[in-house]
Amino acid sequence: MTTHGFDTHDHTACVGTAMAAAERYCADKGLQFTPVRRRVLEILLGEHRALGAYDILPILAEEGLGKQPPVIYRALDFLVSHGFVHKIERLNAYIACAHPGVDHAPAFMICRSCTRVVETEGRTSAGLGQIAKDVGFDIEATVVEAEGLCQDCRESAE
Amino acid sequence: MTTHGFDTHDHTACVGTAMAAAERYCADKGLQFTPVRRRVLEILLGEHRALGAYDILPILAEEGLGKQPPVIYRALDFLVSHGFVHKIERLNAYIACAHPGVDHAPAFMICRSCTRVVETEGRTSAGLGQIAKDVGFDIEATVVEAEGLCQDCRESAE
DNA sequence: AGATGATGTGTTATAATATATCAATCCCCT
DNA sequence: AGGGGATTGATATATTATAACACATCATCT
Repeated sequence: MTTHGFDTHDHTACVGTAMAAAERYCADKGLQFTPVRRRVLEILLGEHRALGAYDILPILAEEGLGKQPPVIYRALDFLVSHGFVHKIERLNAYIACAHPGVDHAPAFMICRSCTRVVETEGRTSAGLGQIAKDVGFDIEATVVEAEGLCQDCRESAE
Repeated sequence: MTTHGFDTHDHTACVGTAMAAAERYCADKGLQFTPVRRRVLEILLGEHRALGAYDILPILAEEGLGKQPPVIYRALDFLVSHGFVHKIERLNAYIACAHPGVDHAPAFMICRSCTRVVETEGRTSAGLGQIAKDVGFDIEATVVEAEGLCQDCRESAE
């Protein structure tokens, strides 16, 4: 299985594929996919949750990859600016992109109970684009996040 | 004029109307529209920009309404939870609601140059709702924000 | 009036998130 | 080999937000 929803899938493959894609992208563009950047992406791919910068930092510290905040923020900046990682503004946290390489305006569903996050693809906010056009606003970036309960958590809460 | 776009309008009236609406809503619901809460809403209505909590706090301090962070965060919590104010997650800042009293899932356009923020109404992210339904996700709150350049700023940048 | 509970405020302290700055190093290109 | 840009190391600090507890106010019940 390869879906990225609130369900199971072949996770090892999903991590490997995404790492390979990032690797190739960086090689093509002449970007440095350094150990810190690589490891941060790997850590984020290992979860389908958003992690805070300060959740990741101690892992890096253990591995001798840096222990000061700038280390993780610089790596995250790189990964976000190249689309490998998205920031979940609602949570001040970061999550690996589920559709790497594809140009997209992502939207997220965040379960407040199990903290899993699903990235959806496609034009989820076309209406906003139309309004922007009407008022002459030029959209450069969008944040679309929905918070709520996933099916599993809703059922187990009954 | 009474629009809330990137244009001019009768601002005094717009503040007065919104304050009166909040007043009435609180009276109806038996909520305490205390001096701090009232003043914070008034300050936010005075701008069509999002203000940070620490932009507002010194104003309260000058007026003897409290000088510690909890004062402003408590007021903002109240105003946000009753829909008088929205938080702009992208900016960690707060803005007065442009459509008080109306049940809505707001969306915002944030000009990164002049920092003005426009709240749009209507179903800007219906697509997200459909996807949520498909995967059994129950949406409780949404964040929809677009960052970019408003028409004025785009023109003056030429 | 006095007891009680719910709500809001005052205050201290601290947590959580993020950036500025500057020096040192690495990497690629010529 | 040397120059220039990108990356990292390290210190310090800025910014945003909350925990915890004492006190005040007000409505209600008795």
